[in-house]
Amino acid sequence: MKLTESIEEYLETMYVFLEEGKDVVRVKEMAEALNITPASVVEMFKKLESFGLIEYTKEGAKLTNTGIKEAERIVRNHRLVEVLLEKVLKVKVDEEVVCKMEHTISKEIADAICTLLNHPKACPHGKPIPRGGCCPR
Amino acid sequence: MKLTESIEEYLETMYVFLEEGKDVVRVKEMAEALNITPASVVEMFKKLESFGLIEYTKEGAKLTNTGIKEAERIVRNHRLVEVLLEKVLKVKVDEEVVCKMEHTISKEIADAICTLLNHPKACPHGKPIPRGGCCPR
DNA sequence: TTGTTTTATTAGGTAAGCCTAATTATTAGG
DNA sequence: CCTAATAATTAGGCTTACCTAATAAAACAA
Repeated sequence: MKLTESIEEYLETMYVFLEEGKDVVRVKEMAEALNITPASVVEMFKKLESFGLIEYTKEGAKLTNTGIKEAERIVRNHRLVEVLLEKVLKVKVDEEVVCKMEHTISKEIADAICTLLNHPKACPHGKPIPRGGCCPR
Repeated sequence: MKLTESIEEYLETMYVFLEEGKDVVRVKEMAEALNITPASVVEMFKKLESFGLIEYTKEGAKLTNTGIKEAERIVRNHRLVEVLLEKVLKVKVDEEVVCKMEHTISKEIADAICTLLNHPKACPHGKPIPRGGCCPR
Protein backbone atom coordinates (compact mmCIF):
# COMPACT_ATOMS: atom_id res chain seq x y z
CA MET A 1 0.00 0.00 0.00
CA LYS A 2 1.60 3.28 -1.08
CA LEU A 3 0.28 6.19 0.97
CA THR A 4 0.39 9.84 0.02
CA GLU A 5 2.09 12.39 2.18
CA SER A 6 -1.26 13.83 3.07
CA ILE A 7 -2.65 10.50 4.18
CA GLU A 8 0.44 9.91 6.26
CA GLU A 9 -0.05 13.27 7.95
CA TYR A 10 -3.54 12.28 8.98
CA LEU A 11 -2.36 8.95 10.36
CA GLU A 12 0.46 10.55 12.28
CA THR A 13 -1.88 13.10 13.81
CA MET A 14 -4.33 10.39 14.77
CA TYR A 15 -1.51 8.48 16.41
CA VAL A 16 -0.44 11.43 18.50
CA PHE A 17 -4.03 11.87 19.65
CA LEU A 18 -4.00 8.18 20.56
CA GLU A 19 -0.82 8.58 22.60
CA GLU A 20 -2.61 11.29 24.54
CA GLY A 21 -5.42 8.90 25.33
CA LYS A 22 -7.83 10.01 22.64
CA ASP A 23 -8.59 7.06 20.41
CA VAL A 24 -11.56 8.59 18.61
CA VAL A 25 -10.96 11.89 16.84
CA ARG A 26 -13.74 14.18 15.71
CA VAL A 27 -13.77 16.02 12.41
CA LYS A 28 -13.42 19.37 14.09
CA GLU A 29 -10.44 18.34 16.22
CA MET A 30 -8.67 16.98 13.19
CA ALA A 31 -9.37 20.13 11.21
CA GLU A 32 -7.86 22.21 13.98
CA ALA A 33 -4.86 19.96 14.38
CA LEU A 34 -4.09 20.06 10.66
CA ASN A 35 -5.15 23.63 10.17
CA ILE A 36 -7.57 22.86 7.39
CA THR A 37 -11.36 23.02 7.04
CA PRO A 38 -13.76 20.39 8.36
CA ALA A 39 -14.95 19.81 4.82
CA SER A 40 -11.51 18.63 3.80
CA VAL A 41 -11.31 16.35 6.80
CA VAL A 42 -14.62 14.67 5.99
CA GLU A 43 -13.42 14.04 2.49
CA MET A 44 -10.18 12.49 3.70
CA PHE A 45 -11.80 10.48 6.49
CA LYS A 46 -13.92 8.79 3.85
CA LYS A 47 -10.84 7.94 1.89
CA LEU A 48 -8.96 6.65 4.91
CA GLU A 49 -11.93 4.50 5.79
CA SER A 50 -12.13 3.11 2.27
CA PHE A 51 -8.46 2.19 2.60
CA GLY A 52 -9.09 0.40 5.87
CA LEU A 53 -6.88 2.78 7.81
CA ILE A 54 -9.58 4.15 10.13
CA GLU A 55 -13.06 3.33 11.29
CA TYR A 56 -15.30 6.29 10.74
CA THR A 57 -18.47 6.60 12.78
CA LYS A 58 -20.59 9.52 13.94
CA GLU A 59 -18.35 9.71 17.01
CA GLY A 60 -15.35 10.35 14.80
CA ALA A 61 -12.40 8.46 13.37
CA LYS A 62 -10.39 5.70 15.00
CA LEU A 63 -7.24 4.06 13.69
CA THR A 64 -7.56 0.42 12.70
CA ASN A 65 -4.71 -1.97 13.39
CA THR A 66 -3.43 -1.37 9.89
CA GLY A 67 -3.69 2.35 10.46
CA ILE A 68 -1.76 2.10 13.68
CA LYS A 69 1.00 0.12 12.02
CA GLU A 70 1.41 2.73 9.29
CA ALA A 71 1.22 5.56 11.79
CA GLU A 72 3.92 3.99 13.93
CA ARG A 73 6.23 3.87 10.97
CA ILE A 74 5.72 7.56 10.29
CA VAL A 75 6.01 8.64 13.90
CA ARG A 76 9.13 6.54 14.19
CA ASN A 77 10.57 8.24 11.13
CA HIS A 78 9.66 11.62 12.52
CA ARG A 79 11.31 11.12 15.87
CA LEU A 80 14.37 9.38 14.50
CA VAL A 81 14.94 12.27 12.14
CA GLU A 82 14.66 14.64 15.06
CA VAL A 83 17.36 12.75 16.91
CA LEU A 84 19.53 12.61 13.81
CA LEU A 85 19.31 16.35 13.38
CA GLU A 86 20.05 17.01 16.99
CA LYS A 87 22.67 14.42 17.79
CA VAL A 88 24.50 13.87 14.54
CA LEU A 89 24.03 17.04 12.54
CA LYS A 90 23.74 19.27 15.57
CA VAL A 91 21.25 21.63 14.06
CA LYS A 92 18.20 23.11 15.69
CA VAL A 93 15.32 20.74 15.03
CA ASP A 94 13.16 22.38 12.40
CA GLU A 95 9.72 20.77 12.58
CA GLU A 96 8.85 21.96 9.12
CA VAL A 97 11.73 19.99 7.64
CA VAL A 98 11.20 16.99 9.89
CA CYS A 99 7.56 16.80 8.83
CA LYS A 100 8.70 16.55 5.24
CA MET A 101 11.50 14.10 5.81
CA GLU A 102 9.34 11.68 7.76
CA HIS A 103 7.54 10.87 4.51
CA THR A 104 10.61 10.45 2.38
CA ILE A 105 12.93 8.14 4.26
CA SER A 106 12.72 4.40 3.74
CA LYS A 107 12.47 1.75 6.42
CA GLU A 108 16.08 0.91 5.68
CA ILE A 109 17.21 4.45 6.36
CA ALA A 110 15.13 4.69 9.51
CA ASP A 111 16.76 1.52 10.80
CA ALA A 112 20.19 2.84 9.86
CA ILE A 113 19.58 6.04 11.83
CA CYS A 114 18.20 4.02 14.71
CA THR A 115 21.21 1.73 14.80
CA LEU A 116 23.70 4.57 14.44
CA LEU A 117 22.11 6.28 17.43
CA ASN A 118 21.91 3.07 19.41
CA HIS A 119 18.18 2.61 19.24
CA PRO A 120 17.13 5.69 21.13
CA LYS A 121 14.05 5.37 23.29
CA ALA A 122 12.81 8.92 22.90
CA CYS A 123 12.91 11.95 20.66
CA PRO A 124 14.32 15.30 21.81
CA HIS A 125 10.88 16.18 23.18
CA GLY A 126 10.85 13.07 25.29
CA LYS A 127 8.24 11.22 23.29
CA PRO A 128 8.77 7.49 22.76
CA ILE A 129 10.17 6.27 19.45
CA PRO A 130 8.27 3.24 18.18
CA ARG A 131 10.57 0.22 17.89
CA GLY A 132 11.66 -0.98 14.47
CA GLY A 133 12.95 -4.20 13.00
CA CYS A 134 16.49 -3.19 13.95
CA CYS A 135 15.76 -2.75 17.63
CA PRO A 136 16.84 -5.31 20.23
CA ARG A 137 13.88 -6.78 22.00
CA MET B 1 10.78 32.43 -3.99
CA LYS B 2 9.31 29.09 -2.90
CA LEU B 3 9.65 26.47 -5.61
CA THR B 4 7.60 23.32 -5.94
CA GLU B 5 9.21 19.93 -5.97
CA SER B 6 8.37 19.58 -9.61
CA ILE B 7 9.97 22.87 -10.55
CA GLU B 8 13.07 21.88 -8.63
CA GLU B 9 13.22 18.62 -10.57
CA TYR B 10 13.23 20.53 -13.83
CA LEU B 11 15.98 22.84 -12.63
CA GLU B 12 18.09 19.97 -11.39
CA THR B 13 17.74 18.15 -14.68
CA MET B 14 18.66 21.27 -16.62
CA TYR B 15 21.71 21.67 -14.44
CA VAL B 16 22.90 18.13 -15.10
CA PHE B 17 22.51 18.76 -18.83
CA LEU B 18 24.57 21.89 -18.34
CA GLU B 19 27.31 19.96 -16.56
CA GLU B 20 27.46 17.72 -19.60
CA GLY B 21 27.98 20.74 -21.81
CA LYS B 22 24.42 21.15 -23.01
CA ASP B 23 23.22 24.57 -21.99
CA VAL B 24 20.10 24.63 -24.15
CA VAL B 25 17.65 21.80 -23.64
CA ARG B 26 14.91 20.92 -26.07
CA VAL B 27 11.39 19.96 -25.10
CA LYS B 28 11.85 16.44 -26.30
CA GLU B 29 15.08 15.86 -24.41
CA MET B 30 13.52 17.13 -21.23
CA ALA B 31 10.48 14.95 -21.71
CA GLU B 32 12.71 11.92 -22.08
CA ALA B 33 14.87 12.84 -19.12
CA LEU B 34 11.86 13.25 -16.85
CA ASN B 35 9.84 10.47 -18.40
CA ILE B 36 6.86 12.64 -19.11
CA THR B 37 5.18 13.90 -22.30
CA PRO B 38 6.39 16.85 -24.36
CA ALA B 39 3.07 18.58 -23.72
CA SER B 40 3.79 18.65 -20.01
CA VAL B 41 7.24 20.02 -20.61
CA VAL B 42 5.97 22.87 -22.75
CA GLU B 43 3.55 23.80 -20.02
CA MET B 44 6.25 23.80 -17.36
CA PHE B 45 8.81 25.61 -19.53
CA LYS B 46 6.33 28.46 -19.82
CA LYS B 47 5.97 28.57 -16.08
CA LEU B 48 9.72 28.44 -15.47
CA GLU B 49 10.17 31.25 -17.93
CA SER B 50 7.51 33.35 -16.25
CA PHE B 51 9.39 32.82 -12.99
CA GLY B 52 12.63 33.98 -14.55
CA LEU B 53 14.29 30.62 -14.04
CA ILE B 54 14.89 29.83 -17.69
CA GLU B 55 14.97 31.54 -21.03
CA TYR B 56 12.71 29.73 -23.43
CA THR B 57 13.28 30.13 -27.14
CA LYS B 58 12.57 27.99 -30.18
CA GLU B 59 15.95 26.37 -29.63
CA GLY B 60 14.87 25.20 -26.21
CA ALA B 61 15.29 26.17 -22.58
CA LYS B 62 18.33 27.64 -20.90
CA LEU B 63 18.85 28.30 -17.20
CA THR B 64 19.13 31.95 -16.20
CA ASN B 65 21.54 32.97 -13.47
CA THR B 66 18.72 32.74 -10.96
CA GLY B 67 17.86 29.30 -12.30
CA ILE B 68 21.44 28.15 -11.98
CA LYS B 69 21.62 29.34 -8.40
CA GLU B 70 18.50 27.43 -7.45
CA ALA B 71 19.64 24.38 -9.37
CA GLU B 72 22.99 24.38 -7.60
CA ARG B 73 21.27 24.33 -4.26
CA ILE B 74 19.23 21.30 -5.25
CA VAL B 75 22.11 19.43 -6.83
CA ARG B 76 24.17 20.18 -3.77
CA ASN B 77 21.43 18.78 -1.56
CA HIS B 78 21.15 15.72 -3.73
CA ARG B 79 24.82 14.87 -3.67
CA LEU B 80 25.30 15.67 0.00
CA VAL B 81 22.44 13.37 0.89
CA GLU B 82 24.07 10.66 -1.18
CA VAL B 83 27.28 11.03 0.78
CA LEU B 84 25.40 11.10 4.07
CA LEU B 85 23.64 7.86 3.22
CA GLU B 86 26.82 6.19 2.12
CA LYS B 87 29.34 7.45 4.64
CA VAL B 88 27.34 8.05 7.78
CA LEU B 89 24.34 5.78 7.55
CA LYS B 90 26.10 3.16 5.46
CA VAL B 91 23.08 2.22 3.42
CA LYS B 92 22.91 1.56 -0.26
CA VAL B 93 22.17 4.88 -1.97
CA ASP B 94 18.56 4.73 -3.06
CA GLU B 95 18.07 7.36 -5.76
CA GLU B 96 14.33 7.35 -5.27
CA VAL B 97 14.74 8.46 -1.66
CA VAL B 98 17.55 10.88 -2.46
CA CYS B 99 15.42 12.56 -5.11
CA LYS B 100 12.78 13.18 -2.48
CA MET B 101 15.12 14.32 0.26
CA GLU B 102 16.88 16.85 -1.93
CA HIS B 103 13.70 18.91 -1.88
CA THR B 104 13.08 18.70 1.83
CA ILE B 105 16.32 19.58 3.52
CA SER B 106 17.10 23.17 4.41
CA LYS B 107 20.26 25.08 3.63
CA GLU B 108 21.20 24.76 7.28
CA ILE B 109 20.93 20.99 7.16
CA ALA B 110 22.86 20.79 3.91
CA ASP B 111 25.66 22.82 5.47
CA ALA B 112 25.59 20.62 8.58
CA ILE B 113 25.98 17.50 6.46
CA CYS B 114 28.69 19.17 4.45
CA THR B 115 30.61 20.18 7.55
CA LEU B 116 30.19 16.80 9.22
CA LEU B 117 31.64 15.14 6.14
CA ASN B 118 34.40 17.68 5.83
CA HIS B 119 33.11 19.47 2.77
CA PRO B 120 33.33 16.59 0.33
CA LYS B 121 34.25 17.49 -3.23
CA ALA B 122 32.22 14.78 -4.93
CA CYS B 123 29.26 12.48 -4.55
CA PRO B 124 29.58 8.69 -4.61
CA HIS B 125 29.25 8.79 -8.39
CA GLY B 126 32.17 11.17 -8.64
CA LYS B 127 30.17 14.20 -9.60
CA PRO B 128 31.17 17.53 -8.07
CA ILE B 129 29.21 18.88 -5.12
CA PRO B 130 28.50 22.59 -5.53
CA ARG B 131 30.10 24.60 -2.72
CA GLY B 132 27.92 26.07 0.00
CA GLY B 133 28.22 28.86 2.52
CA CYS B 134 29.95 26.49 4.93
CA CYS B 135 32.74 25.55 2.57
CA PRO B 136 36.28 26.90 2.97
CA ARG B 137 37.38 28.86 -0.02
C1' DT C 1 9.51 22.72 -54.06
C1' DT C 2 6.79 19.30 -52.28
C1' DG C 3 6.02 15.71 -49.28
C1' DT C 4 7.41 13.13 -45.07
C1' DT C 5 8.92 12.86 -40.60
C1' DT C 6 9.89 14.82 -36.37
C1' DT C 7 9.12 18.22 -32.90
C1' DA C 8 6.36 21.63 -30.59
C1' DT C 9 2.15 23.44 -29.23
C1' DT C 10 -2.77 23.80 -28.12
C1' DA C 11 -7.10 22.14 -26.29
C1' DG C 12 -9.39 19.71 -23.21
C1' DG C 13 -9.32 16.20 -19.37
C1' DT C 14 -7.93 13.79 -14.81
C1' DA C 15 -6.71 13.07 -9.78
C1' DA C 16 -5.36 14.94 -5.22
C1' DG C 17 -6.29 17.74 -1.75
C1' DC C 18 -7.56 21.76 -0.54
C1' DC C 19 -11.35 25.69 -0.42
C1' DT C 20 -16.17 28.34 0.32
C1' DA C 21 -20.92 28.41 0.88
C1' DA C 22 -25.05 26.10 1.63
C1' DT C 23 -27.42 22.50 3.97
C1' DT C 24 -28.39 18.98 7.38
C1' DA C 25 -27.66 16.87 11.99
C1' DT C 26 -26.77 16.94 16.53
C1' DT C 27 -26.36 18.88 21.06
C1' DA C 28 -27.56 21.83 24.75
C1' DG C 29 -30.31 25.45 27.12
C1' DG C 30 -34.56 27.23 28.67
C1' DC D 1 -40.15 20.13 23.54
C1' DC D 2 -38.39 23.79 20.91
C1' DT D 3 -34.84 26.88 19.65
C1' DA D 4 -30.16 28.35 19.17
C1' DA D 5 -25.66 27.07 18.63
C1' DT D 6 -22.26 23.88 17.10
C1' DA D 7 -20.70 20.18 14.17
C1' DA D 8 -20.85 17.49 10.03
C1' DT D 9 -21.78 16.99 5.40
C1' DT D 10 -22.66 18.06 0.50
C1' DA D 11 -22.01 20.57 -3.73
C1' DG D 12 -19.31 22.87 -6.58
C1' DG D 13 -14.58 25.24 -7.43
C1' DC D 14 -9.58 25.90 -7.72
C1' DT D 15 -4.57 24.65 -8.46
C1' DT D 16 -0.76 21.68 -9.70
C1' DA D 17 1.12 18.76 -12.73
C1' DC D 18 0.22 15.33 -15.27
C1' DC D 19 -2.26 13.08 -19.60
C1' DT D 20 -4.16 12.21 -24.77
C1' DA D 21 -5.34 13.65 -29.18
C1' DA D 22 -5.28 17.02 -32.59
C1' DT D 23 -2.91 20.53 -34.96
C1' DA D 24 0.92 23.43 -36.38
C1' DA D 25 5.57 24.27 -37.33
C1' DA D 26 10.12 22.99 -38.57
C1' DA D 27 13.61 19.99 -40.59
C1' DC D 28 14.92 17.18 -44.06
C1' DA D 29 14.92 14.29 -48.35
C1' DA D 30 13.79 13.58 -53.06
